[in-house]
Amino acid sequence: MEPDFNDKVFEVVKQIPFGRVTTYGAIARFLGVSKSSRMVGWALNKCSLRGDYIPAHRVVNRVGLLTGKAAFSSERVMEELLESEGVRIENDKVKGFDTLFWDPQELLKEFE
DNA sequence: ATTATGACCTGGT
DNA sequence: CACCAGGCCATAA
Repeated sequence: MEPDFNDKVFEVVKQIPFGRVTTYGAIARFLGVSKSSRMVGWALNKCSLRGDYIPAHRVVNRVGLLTGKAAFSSERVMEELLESEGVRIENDKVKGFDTLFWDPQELLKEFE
């Protein structure tokens, strides 16, 4: 399996700062496939098959909803991981999501 | 090839 | 942000 979109997603996800979160759409846009935001989620779904550790719990949908919790070992794992990073979860949604949101575009600022 | 489904997004209400 | 309708694209049957 050669490097592809899938790997780029993991690269970005691994760059997400501690205690911050991002969205599938943001990653999709960053990779230039804003129309294929669903594929980002699909890639993360296969993250378990990858050797590297992927903090997929830091990736939520556009409203901060933990839509991917079901794909984890246990649905509580995602919440606990986020809570352990200082992210409050309320009704399966990230509290203060607009503040914790981290856009992949921030990576490009390092090169300015 | 066609239909259905999904860790989604946008836009309108 | 709550709810609804339409759209995008890869995978599975």
